[in-house]
Amino acid sequence: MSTPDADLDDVDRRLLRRLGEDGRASYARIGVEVNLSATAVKRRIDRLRARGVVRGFTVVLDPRLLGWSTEAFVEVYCRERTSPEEILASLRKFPEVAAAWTVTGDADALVHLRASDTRHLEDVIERIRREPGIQRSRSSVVLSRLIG
Amino acid sequence: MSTPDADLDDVDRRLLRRLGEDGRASYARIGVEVNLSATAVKRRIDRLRARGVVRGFTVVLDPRLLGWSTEAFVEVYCRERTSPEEILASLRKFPEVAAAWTVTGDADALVHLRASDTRHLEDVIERIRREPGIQRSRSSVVLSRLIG
DNA sequence: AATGAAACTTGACTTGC
DNA sequence: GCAAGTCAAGTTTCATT
Repeated sequence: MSTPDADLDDVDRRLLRRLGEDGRASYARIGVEVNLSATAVKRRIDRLRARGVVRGFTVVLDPRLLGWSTEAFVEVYCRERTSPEEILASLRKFPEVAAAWTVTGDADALVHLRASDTRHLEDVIERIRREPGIQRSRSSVVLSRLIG
Repeated sequence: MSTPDADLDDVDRRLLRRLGEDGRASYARIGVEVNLSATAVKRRIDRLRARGVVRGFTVVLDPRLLGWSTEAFVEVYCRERTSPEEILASLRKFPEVAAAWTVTGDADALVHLRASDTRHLEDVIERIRREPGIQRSRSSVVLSRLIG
């Protein structure tokens, strides 16, 4: 088990902040901003990746412009011995997955989906159910957003 | 208020899915997977960015290592004839409610809670349960955030 | 920390629908 | 005109020293 903030030094933090702003920034450019050579920046990021602090990189989409206004929460039940990493690997494939958590209780994971309409939603849920390691699911379609 | 998938074609969608998996994937590599030249891929991404569909790129960090608070999802079951407005009025009182939705299915609402620790979480859930109009609840504590 | 080869990015120009 | 392809110059990545 890792302790919060592990051994991130100040350079790591500045570097991660920069990557948070632009996940595609080149190592060279980041290096200029944190006073490090591009090579040193790459080594640090590789190390953060290996330590699990950095899980990966992704694109930030505007859900409204995608027209995906139909939402649902899906409780996912996995087969025995399905690790969170495997669940993540399965869910990553779907751009409709807006968020996902592993949880305590009956289900193993809770998935927040965004789709264009109920047809699209149904389709995604079908495809998620067919992922290896995933046994069944239980869905709740969002009627309205109250808070948040 | 229907915003159908704007003018995203199938190539755009595959391209965005790929970027979702790896926001630092090179244009060349994406191109191989969607059968386009690297230049064409870049032009599409630039266009999606200009249209606001793509907001940017970011690094995905492990929340455990960043000192995030304890979270839970609570399904709330109401008494008959409890309106969404009444549910909202009840939930509004709690600053621990990060988000809330009315949903289809067994439960009436789904509530996303953020607390400092499990003790705090327990306390909030207790207080929500005592709200008039709310009958019972079913909680899942978040173990880890996978996506989002 | 520096080098160099391979890969990537990016703009200008060309082709084809 | 619009979107894709080709080419070439300039950068960046990455293994090695």
